Amino acid sequence: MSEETMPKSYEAAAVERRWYEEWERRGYFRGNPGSGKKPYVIVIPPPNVTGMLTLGHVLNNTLQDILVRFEKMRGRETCWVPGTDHAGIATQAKVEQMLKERENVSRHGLGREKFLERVWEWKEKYGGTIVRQLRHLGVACDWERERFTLDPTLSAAVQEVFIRLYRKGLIYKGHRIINWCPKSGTALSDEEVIFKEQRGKLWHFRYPFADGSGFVTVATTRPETMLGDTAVAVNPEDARYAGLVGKKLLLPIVGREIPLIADDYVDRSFGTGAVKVTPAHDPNDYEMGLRHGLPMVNVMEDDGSMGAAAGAEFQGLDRYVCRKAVVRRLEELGLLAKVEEHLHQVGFSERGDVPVEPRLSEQWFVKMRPLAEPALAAVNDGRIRFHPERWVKTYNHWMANIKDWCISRQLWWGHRIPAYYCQGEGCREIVVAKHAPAVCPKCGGNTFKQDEDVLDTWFSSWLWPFSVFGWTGDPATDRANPELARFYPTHTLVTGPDIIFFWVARMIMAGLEFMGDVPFQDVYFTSIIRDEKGRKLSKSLNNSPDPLEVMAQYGTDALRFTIIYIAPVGQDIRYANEKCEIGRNFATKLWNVARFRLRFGTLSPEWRTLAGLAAQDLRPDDRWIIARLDAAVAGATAALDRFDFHEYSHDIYEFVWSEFCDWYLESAKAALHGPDAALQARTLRVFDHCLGTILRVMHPLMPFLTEEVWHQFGFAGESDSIMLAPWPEALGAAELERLGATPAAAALVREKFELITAIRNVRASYRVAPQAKVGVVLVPADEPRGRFLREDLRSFQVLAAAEPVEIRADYQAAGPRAVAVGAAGTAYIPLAGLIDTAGEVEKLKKQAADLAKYSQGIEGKLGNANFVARAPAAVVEAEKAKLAEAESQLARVREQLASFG
RNA sequence: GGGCAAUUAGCUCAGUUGGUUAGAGCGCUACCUUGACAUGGUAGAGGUCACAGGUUCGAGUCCUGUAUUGCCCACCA
Repeated sequence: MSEETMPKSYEAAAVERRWYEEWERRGYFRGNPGSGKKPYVIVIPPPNVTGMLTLGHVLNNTLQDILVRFEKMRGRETCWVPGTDHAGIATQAKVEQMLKERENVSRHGLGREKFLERVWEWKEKYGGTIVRQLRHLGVACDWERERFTLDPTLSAAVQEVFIRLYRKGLIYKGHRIINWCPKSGTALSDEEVIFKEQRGKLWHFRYPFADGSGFVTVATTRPETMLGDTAVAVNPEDARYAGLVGKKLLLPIVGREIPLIADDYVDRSFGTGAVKVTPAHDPNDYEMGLRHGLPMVNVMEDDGSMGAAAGAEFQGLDRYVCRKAVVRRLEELGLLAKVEEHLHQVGFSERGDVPVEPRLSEQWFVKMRPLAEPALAAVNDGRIRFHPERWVKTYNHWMANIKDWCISRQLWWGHRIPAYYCQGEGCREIVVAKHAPAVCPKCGGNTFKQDEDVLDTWFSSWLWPFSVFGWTGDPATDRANPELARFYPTHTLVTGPDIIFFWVARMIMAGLEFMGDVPFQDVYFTSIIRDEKGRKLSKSLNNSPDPLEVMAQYGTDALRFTIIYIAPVGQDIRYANEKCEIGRNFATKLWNVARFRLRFGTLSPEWRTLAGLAAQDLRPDDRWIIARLDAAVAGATAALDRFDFHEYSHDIYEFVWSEFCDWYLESAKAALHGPDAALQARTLRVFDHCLGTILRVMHPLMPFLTEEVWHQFGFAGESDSIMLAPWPEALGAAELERLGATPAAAALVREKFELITAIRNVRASYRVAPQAKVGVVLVPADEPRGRFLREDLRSFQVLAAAEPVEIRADYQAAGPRAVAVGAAGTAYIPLAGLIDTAGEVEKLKKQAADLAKYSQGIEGKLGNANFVARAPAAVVEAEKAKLAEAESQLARVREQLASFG
């Protein structure tokens, strides 16, 4: 391809599809446990199988892809395991809704088996959406290892873990107050409850004493639960109720006699100081119920409607309808004392988005404390590192206060609990095993019924880092499994901080418990993406862009680059589609570097290294870009090593645009357009070396564009790929010295560029047309700078559009002229007939004032005996050097002022 | 009620263990379609680093407090 056939801007769509298929076809994504190379492994946070790609996924997976591609180029055996999560509630709800809409059947109408068949059908048909979408993002996932949490091997792992924990006494079945979601009809874990502030009411009711001696007034936010009250409690030290404790009250409407009890839990200062006690519907009341041996009356059904225990009058009513009815009845009875507005936190079901009902229920639990302790240690002794580190505190706090985990769900879609109940007459034996036993060990019966419930989805997710590699729990089998041996522990986990409790903490526990080792070494917590106004992205606000549309509009690499580039360090991201212009423009910029390069023929054969080139072969600007390139490579590598993706993207952007394109490429034109073929060849070699390095350093971030350009130039043979190219290494001080690319040499070039900018400023202020050449007389600041400026005068001429340029140490200015004074020297621009002498004087005066102020500041510092005595010598020396430089420049500015008279 | 963040240019954000005259992108101003790129170039304007104290030779950076905003956790009915 030539410059003529290369379009002016990068056309992403075709390139992306072609390269992704090619990479996958060539097996570049495959992780081979037998390669002998040091592995680098990531397991994807499995998205819900029902999911669609969101910007959150884009960020999360781009980060993982950067790490995998980076480590692959560094020679590691990379393996990134993708997959999806069966997402119990979400998936079941989705299919139920579909069946309702299309066929008007409920899951109960179909029956368990038929319903599950339909869910699987649905999963096969639509479940692959997010996986297909992820490919568009260019991710280097090993698709041959794609896993699903309900795959047979993963399900076997779940069973194995359940059985083991049960035998160890860490899983038990018990009656507890749990969070009930009336919408999905299942228990939830504490983590699945989201508290939202709600404007509610606080009702004050009078409960009469059974002996007719007056009332106790109680306050409640949930009147409907009074139907299940079995006591009223006051604080034992509350003088208002002294002597009344132990008396009986008559529960209104219901007519049940309930005791007035004393319990420390009650806060005297809240409400009336008397609390109605409903042990079956409130966790605190439940505790009190246990302490005082109270009956527990459950007045609600699974769907949140009132049950038989609520009484005939209310049975069948929805809980909120019942609330109104109860209030009305109490009002009629003259027992409603007061109604207050009340702001309080109400727990909502994460998935169902309805208020959860705390409810007494028999469920399966995991005893977490014993699992938490080693997991807490692993993070605090540094075996696992969090980035940013501050999340350790959040983790520690949760782990220190961990509660038992309710793992049973009253759903059908999921891993069915491997517990079997003996159906023998009067026998209550429970057998936890992979299969029902032939004979009951207790009664000898042979009929068993499996538990109807399934497990929390996270009960499979927490095993993900080893279940994906085929863990069985059988030591011999697992030892013989090379994947488990080579790929566990994994290395980096990239996920959102919102699932520290759901997932990260539990994976650490499971890894330590079942593998005897941490599941990963580093955890990188991503930012949360918000819209421009800082609002969370959500369907209801309609502020959630479709990444596929964005990719189609701007290009995948543009989206990838942009989202990393704009992500602040450890903070939320404010995203808007238009920001993708940053990435698109950058892609175009790089594309046009390639077009420029194509004007000068094919790739230099020796582009890979600078070996054989010596300092004297190179122009000063070559030496400068080599030094800058080296710093950029070192910076990018270090940034990725510490997961500083922000710095990585900004370093590359800055280097490519502001240094390589703005200065070096323009400077190279001076050599490339000239008649000296040897000079041209040397310059192209440096140029190609830079380009080849830039492409490789950028590849993890912009895989498609870099691969395309890599091939257009023949950086790789026909069958090769930038994915297999080695990550560039910094040259090191000795090699830089040899090439003359030292900091001192680079500083001289920078000074030159600064002087050129000053000259351009003069040109702009006098409205000199960009193409117009102006003559310049250059008086170097000193002899060494004079020699340096003479070294490559052509570059100066081209960059400043100055011709002729005379370098004269002895020049005495006279007559009207514009002046630019810089560290490198003083530039005189005659500009006959245009000069505004007053303006020049004004400009110089301002410059003199600035320099004087600057010098004074430094002099003040150096005049301070404490500074000289206490500051490090290097700092003092640097200040002295700065002062000398400023004073020399100031002297030259004053000289100019004087000569202007 | 606890905890964690944040507060730097009009906007969104950088700013390594305290040490150049505090930077970038977008936006803004002027000029420019010059043979890589107008998805561009050149030059420029724009900030008492939230506030008040303190430590230090030296503070955007460390400490204390205050204010504002956001998030997480928490059994006050």
